[in-house]
Amino acid sequence: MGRPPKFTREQLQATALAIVDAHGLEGLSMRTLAEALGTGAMTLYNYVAVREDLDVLVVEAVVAQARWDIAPGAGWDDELRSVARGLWRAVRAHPHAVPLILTRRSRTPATFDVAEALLRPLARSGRSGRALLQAFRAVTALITGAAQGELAGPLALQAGESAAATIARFQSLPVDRYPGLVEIAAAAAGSDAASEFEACLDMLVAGLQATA
Amino acid sequence: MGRPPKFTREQLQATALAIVDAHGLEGLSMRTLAEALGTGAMTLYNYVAVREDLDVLVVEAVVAQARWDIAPGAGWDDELRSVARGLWRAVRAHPHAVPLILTRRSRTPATFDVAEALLRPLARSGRSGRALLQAFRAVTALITGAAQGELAGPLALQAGESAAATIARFQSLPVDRYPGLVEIAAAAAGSDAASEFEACLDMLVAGLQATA
DNA sequence: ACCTGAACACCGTTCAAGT
DNA sequence: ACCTGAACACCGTTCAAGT
Repeated sequence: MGRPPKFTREQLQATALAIVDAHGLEGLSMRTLAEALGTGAMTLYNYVAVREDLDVLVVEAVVAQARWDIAPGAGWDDELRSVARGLWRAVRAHPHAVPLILTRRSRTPATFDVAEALLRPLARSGRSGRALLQAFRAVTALITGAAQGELAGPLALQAGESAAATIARFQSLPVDRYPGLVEIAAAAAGSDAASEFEACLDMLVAGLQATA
Repeated sequence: MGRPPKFTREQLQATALAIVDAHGLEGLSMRTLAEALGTGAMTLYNYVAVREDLDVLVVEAVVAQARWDIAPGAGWDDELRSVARGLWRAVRAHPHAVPLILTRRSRTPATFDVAEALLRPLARSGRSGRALLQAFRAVTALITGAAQGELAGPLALQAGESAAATIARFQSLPVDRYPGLVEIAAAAAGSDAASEFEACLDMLVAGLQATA
């Protein structure tokens, strides 16, 4: 007979994210989430259809934490920067979850709200239709790609390797074959993810201004 | 006593990629790869240390297929576009593998070669040091982010849903709350991934020109 | 409507043994 | 040096039964 649900979706989201933050993506399973909630694995199937939905819960929890504020009278470019930064910061606060953000599609209001908040300044820049879609694609691609940042890509840190060791490894590549890689490896030593993201954002905004 | 290896790394790469292309990421396991090679699961541990290395094999197989050619006398911007397109096409040819490309770091010559090929035109644009690093981050973020394109993000296709159905679903969102999403959903109907990538690339190149 | 334990077909990996 | 089967601790999920 009609039983009230034992958990809310928010509880599941928060608990799943806590597990990922603490133990990484591999730490999250139907069984570990159930145990953290004090119940049996099968109970979760009253809330999700398949295991992959746990990943979506994590994405929603992260995106829902995105915060930004827009200075009154700010131009569309500063408004765009604010929202983009807010999303980037939320994602970056949960490094283990980043691969899921890149990879999982979610359809909660929180996700839609962030998307709409990015679209507003882009529309203010004079874009509509296809041009608006394309600018949106470029911005989201840059944010998610940059959030992955030094996590993936050729210049990524090896698991359990110090930044200095990674840079040293690249520095020891043959300079005649990989002059560019050797050079940016040196530059990476005095760099950090946040300032790199800002610079990337500036480049894209400059491109958006040039093609508006 | 000294036995010659049964397989080459290239064989493992090609077989792993074939499995992912045919059966998706979930189809790839130590056991399925071993079976496809006609051996037992434990044999693979002579070639890889852990399961995750299978993912790296797939990434390498995909990146190694990137091809481009550079018109003689081309400007740095066209050279950059050529390489970026070449990488994007290789990635796009293996949709199931895209999440791995976004997420796994590889250190084969093929990966380094592509990175260096992107760095060459960026260096020609007059950048060095930190500016070169930042431009490189922006370009790779955009390529990988855009490759994921309509696969993730709020406008992603639902699994097993037609493009028309996805667009219809977005069109039915409340217009007063999500005017931008409703608008780009309509634009997405007459769009395709390749032309969206070209447009994104153009925007970033414009930004690179403006800040060179 | 929602909860739950037993059971099944998988999975990565350790170990010990082979050539 | 490289190959391999048995065994172990996990995993997602089906099923049948409970309230």
